[in-house]
Order: sequence, then structure tokens, then C-alpha cells
Amino acid sequence: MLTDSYKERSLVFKALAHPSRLFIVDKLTAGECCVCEFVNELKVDFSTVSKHLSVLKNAGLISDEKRGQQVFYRLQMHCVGEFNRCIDNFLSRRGNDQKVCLKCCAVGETE
Amino acid sequence: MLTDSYKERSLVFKALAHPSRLFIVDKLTAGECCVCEFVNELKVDFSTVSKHLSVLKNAGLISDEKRGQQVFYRLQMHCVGEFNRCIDNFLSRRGNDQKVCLKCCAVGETE
DNA sequence: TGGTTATTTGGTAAAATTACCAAATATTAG
DNA sequence: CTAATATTTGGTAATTTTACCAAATAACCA
Repeated sequence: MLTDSYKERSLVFKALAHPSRLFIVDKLTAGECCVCEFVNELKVDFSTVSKHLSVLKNAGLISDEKRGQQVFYRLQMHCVGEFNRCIDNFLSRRGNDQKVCLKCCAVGETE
Repeated sequence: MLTDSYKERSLVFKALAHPSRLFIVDKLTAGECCVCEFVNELKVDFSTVSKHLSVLKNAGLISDEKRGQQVFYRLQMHCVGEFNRCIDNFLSRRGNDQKVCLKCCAVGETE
């Protein structure tokens, strides 16, 4: 049955389901960053970045700490990096040799 | 910078960002299932399940095979199981002191 | 004190997602 | 062939997400 734990888990995936937020998470695997760093690199509005960060924070993926005028964000769920590598491997494997690889991995690729 | 690979990766997370689809993926880790099995357990419309399955399939997470009148689905990205366990651990570890409010996670809201 | 910098919050319109219904398709049974 | 079963597709309304702007807040500096 569809328990609440699926809903909770889906919040984590929802939080990660945006290119900008994946970029943020990737960057945080190398260490903490302040908000302005994301703004500079993502080239979107400060408020947009702030809202992306709050989505990640509400899902528990990152935490924040204010130091002076700046707010620094830090990764909390470290296993996401491993899954990201898995996805990238999966996607590139499929990208290089799409049909064949899918057939060697399993049966019945339609479409 | 925000490359296309982030967008591609986000499609995988988007595909997983729904309780019903997480349920489907979980069930498929135990082996292939036909569509009607999901319909029975999720208690939603056949068409709804079918669309959830097509989202997962388009993201490359699952594959399908028609046998007779039935269509059987099978998990393709197996590492998702490991990440799910990581999330569940993370959530339950945090659950003791800091409960996540399921309703508080919309964009733009803070704790 | 007032001004500047860093960030968050509120509002809003456009875009995406969701779930249902009805209809279409495909396979098997009679 | 026609009917029945299993699934997908198209349409649609309700909900959610997104990105921007403007305004609010908070910390620091002159």
C-alpha cells in the first residue's frame, strides 16, 4: 500500500528534481558555499536561488548557517553524490549505445 | 555552469518525485509486474498508473514488455534501491528530533 | 544614525504536473 | 467476425512549480 513514507521520500526527490538545485547540491559536495556564489554561477535572480535553497533545506538535504551578512549552505545528505554518479553512468551508457545496451541489460525495449 | 547534464539528471529525479512512482519502483525491485498489479494496490485509475509508468519509462528507469494482453514492467536503474535505503535511513535518523511536516515543503515556505 | 550589502519573503503570471473520464488500440476467446 | 480484457492516449480542470519583481529584514560600516 501507499504509505506516508513514500510521500516523505518523494519530497526528497522533488527537492532534487530541478537542474539548478542539482547544480547547487553538486557544488556543495565540494564544501560549503554562500548564496551569492550560486547566484553568480546560475545567472538567475537572488530570490530564485534563495527559494531553491529553501526547498533543499526543507527536504533536509542541506543546512544553513549565517555568518556576518552571508549565509553559508552545507550538504547534509551525502549519499546523494553517489546516486548522482550512478545516474550519470547510466545516462552516458545509454547515450553512447542506446538500443544495444538496453537490450543487454534487460528484455523488451519498446518505442 | 548549468550544463545540459543537469537537466538530464533532473528528469530522473522528476520521474521519482511522486509517491505512486516510488511505490512502483519499490515493487519492481522484487521483480517484474504487470500494470494491473499496480492499479490494484495504488487504488487509482488505470490511466493514471499507465501515465506514471510512462514517466518512469521515459526517464529510463524501467522498461516494458508486452506478453499476451498484459504489459510487464521491469526495473532498469537498480542503484535507485540503494539510494532509497539511504533516504529512509536519513529520514528516520532525523525523525526523532526534527520531524518533517509534509505540508510545509512547498516552494517559498520556510520552517 | 543612515546607507550599503546579503538574503529572504510576498505577489503574480506562465508553465508543468496530476487524476479523472472517455475513447482508442491491441490481443485473445468464442 | 464480435465480445471481452488489458492497456494507452487525448482532453480537461485543479493543483503545484517556477522565475521574476518589489519590498522586507538583518548585519555591517561610515
